[in-house]
Amino acid sequence: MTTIFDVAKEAHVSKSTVSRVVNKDPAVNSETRKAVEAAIKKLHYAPSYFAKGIRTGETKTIALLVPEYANMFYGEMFNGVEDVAYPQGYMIIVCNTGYPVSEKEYIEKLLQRNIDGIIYNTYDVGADKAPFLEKIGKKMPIVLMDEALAKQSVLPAVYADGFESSRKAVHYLAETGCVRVGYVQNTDSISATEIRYLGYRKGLEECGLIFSPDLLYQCPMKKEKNYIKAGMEAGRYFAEMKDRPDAVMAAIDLLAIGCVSQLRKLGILIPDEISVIGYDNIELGEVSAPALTTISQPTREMGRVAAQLIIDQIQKKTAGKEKKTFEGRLIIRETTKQRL
Amino acid sequence: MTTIFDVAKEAHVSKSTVSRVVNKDPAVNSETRKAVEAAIKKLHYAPSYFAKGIRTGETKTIALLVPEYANMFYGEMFNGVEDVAYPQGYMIIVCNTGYPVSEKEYIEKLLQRNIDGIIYNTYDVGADKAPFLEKIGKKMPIVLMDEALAKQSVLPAVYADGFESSRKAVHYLAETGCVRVGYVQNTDSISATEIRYLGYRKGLEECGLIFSPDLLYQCPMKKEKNYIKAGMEAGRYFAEMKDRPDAVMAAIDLLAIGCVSQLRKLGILIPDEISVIGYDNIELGEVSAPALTTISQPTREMGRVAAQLIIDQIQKKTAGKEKKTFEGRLIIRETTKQRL
DNA sequence: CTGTTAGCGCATTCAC
DNA sequence: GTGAATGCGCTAACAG
Repeated sequence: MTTIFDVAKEAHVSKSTVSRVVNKDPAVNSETRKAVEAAIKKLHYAPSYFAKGIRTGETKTIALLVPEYANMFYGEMFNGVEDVAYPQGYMIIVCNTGYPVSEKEYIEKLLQRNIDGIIYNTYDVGADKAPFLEKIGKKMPIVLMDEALAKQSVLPAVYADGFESSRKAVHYLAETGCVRVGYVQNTDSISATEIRYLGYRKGLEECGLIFSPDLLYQCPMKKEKNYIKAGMEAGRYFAEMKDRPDAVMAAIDLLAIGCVSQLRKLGILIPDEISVIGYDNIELGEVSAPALTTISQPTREMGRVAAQLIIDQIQKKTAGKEKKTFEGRLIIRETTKQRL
Repeated sequence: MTTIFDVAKEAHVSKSTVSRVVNKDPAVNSETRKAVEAAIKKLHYAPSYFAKGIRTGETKTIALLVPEYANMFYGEMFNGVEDVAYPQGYMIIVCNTGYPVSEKEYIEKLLQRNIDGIIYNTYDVGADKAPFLEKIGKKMPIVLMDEALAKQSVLPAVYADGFESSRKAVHYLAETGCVRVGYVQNTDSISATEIRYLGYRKGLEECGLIFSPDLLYQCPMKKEKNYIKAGMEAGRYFAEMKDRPDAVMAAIDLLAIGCVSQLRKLGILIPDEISVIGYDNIELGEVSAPALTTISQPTREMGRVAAQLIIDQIQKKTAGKEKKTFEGRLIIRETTKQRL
């Protein structure tokens, strides 16, 4: 391995000068700089990651915590994070927060590794989560990407406003002439979807539409882990209702897709008899028949913004408190229509 | 920050002794060990990641290179890698090899970071890839997870045998009475699917089934990036053929699903008129109607094995040359049936 | 503008 | 079984 000392010898200068060149200190004679650069190239010198770290304290690494890997949503987010982190010299360690037991231990290990910052996603927003993260936030830059958590905390955050988006979707439904709007929710304490549901309730209220408990179908996700199948159960539920809704909103697209498929199987016309709106704008919704009306969030862009927020914190060492929210965009396709 | 020296002072011993305790050197009096451990706990001491690295040369980090993040397949693989890596103290840096331009640069950066090992996936298997990776392999443990690449290289590898699996699927089709078997392939140089295609050809040959170029539909993936839509095009192609196949195999499930959906839309009965087999066993195939017959590979398990292979290499410093292959498993569902 | 010096926190000899 | 000394490769004062 070639060290800074070898380069110094080769270029007939001191280690410090080499260090200055490597770190782009402008106060170096261009002659000497050239000589050093030549030596660096000749010897294929690259500064030792560790030795550098021991002095600067930086690993040039950001941890991205996600609750689930096998989910394209987080894949897209990852793309966004990398888009901005990699060009600035940061690499990403990905961590699974899906096992709540070990989450604190995981973060502990991250701290020991001198990670430069954490981008935090989760499904599990317990009451103790926010204080815990804020404590971590004192030691290390952190950006939250969960709406519910963000709203309980002063930490910087990036998220899509599921409340607003759902609220507006109800307004849209009301404008198209729907009056009884059902809701399909997955129960496994995914806070983001909880907030979407709240937005739906608010929308109902604002539009003067009634809500009754039977309009909410809660999928028993413990039992059925497959969202599409769960959605199909929901479809059956609404189809068999005595006083059927004329619209159904779902907390996520897969649920909506399952619901549509079951409803059609039972002979119910979509969107003529029941309008359906999903959430997330996954690819599948675009190609399923009829194409799903849904709410889209700019996942990749959100990843980008989160990464930049973290890097700003790292570099300015300011404890930013910014919260950036993104509005979901309603994408009207074939599962909704204007009623006459 | 608390250092080894603080602990030494607190426990009234020397730094060396603390180091020994931390590194579980058995040659330490149990009395002193207890004292040191107490001090460690009291002071919340954890060894400096950098200082340790500078001495041991290890980052306790494995890089997982994948060509695409937003793909559940790699998410599953990641789960497997983490399953075995994390308990042994390793964390994962994920890298995108999807931008071929920067791939070498990316690996270069990984080397500079003293990553302990690389698990390598790719879509792009050019002729120069194998030699390049073998050169890297001399400096750092590496495990290949690509069938085509593995077959050109002496490096250790873990992959599912797409050739064999496809070959066998053709046999199955032949046994159910199919004679004209079409194939849907995505063209964008994804080597794994190329090999699957070759297995199909071999199977055809072995079963005495004819092949003609019109039986192969190559999706123009440059134009249409959505696999399901691409599959729908394929469905249209086969439906409009004068001499329709009685079975179609697809290189990946999404293609197969699109194909089935289009075929049915055009009034063709699945599986009665045309049998369809996908590849990958994605969740969607299980719930789409009719449920897709497909080939499943143990992705997560493969991730586990790859991780263990890397760790073995790291720790024994042996340049393992093992290749572990997994057979795909044919999952017969509703898009194929016995013909009479 | 450049060289010298002094650690950063740890593992690893080598003595004792 | 334990301690003192050395150096890993680098950056950051401090001189000059």
